[in-house]
Amino acid sequence: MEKDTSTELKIKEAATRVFIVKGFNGCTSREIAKEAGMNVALVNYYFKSKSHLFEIVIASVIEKFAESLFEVFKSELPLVSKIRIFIEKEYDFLGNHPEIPSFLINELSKQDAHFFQCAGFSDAMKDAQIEEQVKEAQEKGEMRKINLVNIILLLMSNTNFPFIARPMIQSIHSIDDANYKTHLILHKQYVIDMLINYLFPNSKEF
Amino acid sequence: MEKDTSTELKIKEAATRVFIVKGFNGCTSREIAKEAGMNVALVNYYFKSKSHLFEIVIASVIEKFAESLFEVFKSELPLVSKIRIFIEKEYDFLGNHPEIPSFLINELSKQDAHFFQCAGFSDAMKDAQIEEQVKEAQEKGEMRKINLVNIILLLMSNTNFPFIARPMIQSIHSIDDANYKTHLILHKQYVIDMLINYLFPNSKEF
DNA sequence: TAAAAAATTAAACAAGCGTTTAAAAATTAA
DNA sequence: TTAATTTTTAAACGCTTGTTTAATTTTTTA
Repeated sequence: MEKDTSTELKIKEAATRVFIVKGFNGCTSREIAKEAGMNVALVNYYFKSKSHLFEIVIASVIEKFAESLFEVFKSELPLVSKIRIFIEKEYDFLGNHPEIPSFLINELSKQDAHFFQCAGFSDAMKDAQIEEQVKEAQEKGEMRKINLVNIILLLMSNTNFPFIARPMIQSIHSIDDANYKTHLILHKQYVIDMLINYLFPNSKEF
Repeated sequence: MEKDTSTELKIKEAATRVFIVKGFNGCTSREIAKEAGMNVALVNYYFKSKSHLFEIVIASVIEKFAESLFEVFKSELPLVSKIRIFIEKEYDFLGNHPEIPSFLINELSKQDAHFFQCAGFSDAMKDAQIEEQVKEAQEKGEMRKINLVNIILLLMSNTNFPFIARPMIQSIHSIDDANYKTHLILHKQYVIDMLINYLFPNSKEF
């Protein structure tokens, strides 16, 4: 009986680290094993193949990412405050895990990736009842009447892109890591102001 | 003497197509040769290695992308109009080349990618004198006083992300290609309104 | 303690990789 | 036309890949 799962867990954690940074095609089974301090054969002993291990890793990353995304919507605050806090929390989360959005977007763009149904995302959104909250705020006239897809796009564009495109933007403007972080701190407030002003035209929040 | 470069060109074009969709690690030399209808050895006959071919391809993609980005800023319109037209042109360009931003961001994120200095970008920006135009508009009090880096981030976030994250967003909301395109058309106008209203608080453009 | 089961290892596997070779074919030069 | 040069080809190169094997060590069971 497998009571000691420490080896299995170490491999999964090592694989998560390596996959997120290098992608599925950018790393090898041996690299994952080495990162975990284990023998190569153990990767396929606990997870039957590299692909299978990858499916497990990406599912758990999606879950973690979605959970962080929509957690704040479960609270009892007014929607306008939730969105402000959402943006703040996203910048915090992405500051600590800046590679996750690129990783997910990359791997979900692969032709053969339609298996990962992003179930974690849809579930988290339904769980947080975001659609209902938006509809209510729009009917009350508090919120601009645009589709939920466009709202999510506005939120994710302005929170995720600055982390996704960081290497490119730094290269374009020839600025170093510290300098970019300074811009990011300012950017968070710009995004909050701009989005709340656009989504809640009559709001007195600021 | 190499007068007939049709083989060389076919290989470069095929490589561009394959690299953009699959990335450097996601494809093989044989795949590129097959796409071009050529023998594998010809890839290394005209371009000395897969890596070298890739460097040539990515440099020309950067140039094409940057050119499209900053073209409008060379005209004689007021800045607020340029930014509206920039967003419109970006949505057009990305509608035709939706894979380019993901490709560039991906490959420029690789650890060993610091060689591609994104020279094309910096040159195109200097050529268009964007920094000077922004400074002038800000001193006149027409434009909100925020750093150029943040302005570029706002523009690129809201134009590029909807194309970069398309597979993920479609998966989250369970919507098909046609449906997503409808949202994109609406989104373009939302983004124009939101950004111009934020960047030019006193503008009468709309 | 002794047998059974599980975990770990080193080694090998066929397949695919980027790249090179050396010969054949096509083109150019004279 | 004939020789020199360039282009194209099929085949092979060593190496790395994901995966499997069979033996060994460790742990569990009874």
